[in-house]
Amino acid sequence: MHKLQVFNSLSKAKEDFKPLHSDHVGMYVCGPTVYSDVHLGNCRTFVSFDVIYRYLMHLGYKVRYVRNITDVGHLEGDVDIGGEDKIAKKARLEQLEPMEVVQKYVNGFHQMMDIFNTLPPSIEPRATGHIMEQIEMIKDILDRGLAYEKNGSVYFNTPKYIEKGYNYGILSGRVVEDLVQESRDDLKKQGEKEHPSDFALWIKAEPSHLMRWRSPWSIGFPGWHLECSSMSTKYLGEHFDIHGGGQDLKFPHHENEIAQNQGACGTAPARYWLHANMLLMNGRKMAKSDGNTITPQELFSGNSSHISKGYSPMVVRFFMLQAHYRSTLDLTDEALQAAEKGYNRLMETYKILSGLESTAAAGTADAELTKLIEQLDIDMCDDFSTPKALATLFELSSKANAYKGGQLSADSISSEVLQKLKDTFKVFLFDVFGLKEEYGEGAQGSNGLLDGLMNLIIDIRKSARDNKDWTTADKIRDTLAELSVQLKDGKDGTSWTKS
RNA sequence: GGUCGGGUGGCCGAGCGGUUAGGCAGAGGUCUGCAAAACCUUGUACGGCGGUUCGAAUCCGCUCCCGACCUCCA
Repeated sequence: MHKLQVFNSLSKAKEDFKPLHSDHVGMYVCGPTVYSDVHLGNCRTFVSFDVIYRYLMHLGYKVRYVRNITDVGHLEGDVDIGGEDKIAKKARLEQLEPMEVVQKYVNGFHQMMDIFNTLPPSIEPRATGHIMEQIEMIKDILDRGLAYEKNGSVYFNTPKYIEKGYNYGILSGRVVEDLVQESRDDLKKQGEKEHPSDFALWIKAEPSHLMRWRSPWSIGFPGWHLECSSMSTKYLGEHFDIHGGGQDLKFPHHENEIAQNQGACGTAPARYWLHANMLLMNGRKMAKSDGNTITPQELFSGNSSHISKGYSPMVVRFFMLQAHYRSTLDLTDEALQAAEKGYNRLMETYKILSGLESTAAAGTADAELTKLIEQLDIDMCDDFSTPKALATLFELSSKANAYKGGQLSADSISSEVLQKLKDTFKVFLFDVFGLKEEYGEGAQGSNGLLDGLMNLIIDIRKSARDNKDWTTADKIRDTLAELSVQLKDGKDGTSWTKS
């Protein structure tokens, strides 16, 4: 097996991946704050980590994948400027219980994750289910003198943290002095905080605040960042292997998480920090404010001015895999169309492959094919380079097609290598990349009725064609086309796909 | 303003000192009743200006442009 290398945001370099406990891997990924529908960019991050999760398992690791749900504490703006809890705000606006808001968007999130065919995490803990743990962690931080209480709220003391020799900014490269000198007005409003870079661990609730818990300091709620520190510690230990999330969480979220863990446990939480990059649209950040945005639903239905047609979830997933997770990815209509064709082509090859046979004991192309097959793991071991692995898969695809088409002779591939090729396609396409068949013959979820009907129609058309009754044959073809069913006439008969 | 990251052919996207990335589109061809599909072959590139080097898309400097973060964000 090849050596897996991962890009560690802490060192800004690729490092050999060595898990703490031989074949077990602990991975924590920051999940969504459930106050609105999942953002498409969110989906990209979770798809990226889904592939990482899948590939780690493919390498034989037993992975405990923890991805949280943040359902309290995430404020709009800062505490000092009267930031309101995102969930509480939504609850107020929609006149719902906060937990109704949470449930609604958790359901939607799970549905979307399912649509994108991501595997569920091993544990999906919620912040509100871990208030006790968070309170305990605040106590530990206070005990170590790294936090202070002010009017019922508790703040992390960053100057003290630095004074004690810790490196605040270790992940983000942020320097506290620079933070102080920020020209931005918001940051100058210190409010209760003793220092602008301090952040809330516990926030005293206003009387009107709906989400509240009893604590030694006040009736209130935990600060954002804290839930991840305490839940990762609870389920993965004080020190674990991988921590992931979106690039934009580096600061302040992850930086503060590290400070909290160091402050409470005296150790850094994760050894490898992995960050997924942003999804752009037409070269710019997706933002509702200027209309440069698209929801997953709109993307699937085509109901958006940014795209010419709908793209299926697997096409979108494939599109995401064509870029490295650490690069920004630009969503454009053209790029999606290209992805759709590429995805279809790979799926087509998979089908073709399953029908190929070989009786040769040794083939002239065996060595080349074996090398390409091995290349897939080399690609993926290079910081989960799905674009490279996909390119290699396309090269294998060409070989398989050439073998079928006769450009590669019958004795070019041995039965053993052909079998290996079939297995490889299956494993990478479905297990590692997490793609699946969506429409057409043999797609998951088809009940056999559709396939049966289509076979009947194709059979009738074949008779017509055999009798040179082109009128009937073309009528069948054209009518189906209007229903978005495309017939594909090949040497070995006719197949179909729904687009 | 500060801190990072990036600018690759018509489009997307790998590459990180010398060797074809790959996909889509384009061109040519095979197949086909016609068409579509499929398959095969194939051209075009490294923002600009300097420098280091036998050799740079890859390293260094300057410059222009874009993006992210600094404030809720995946």
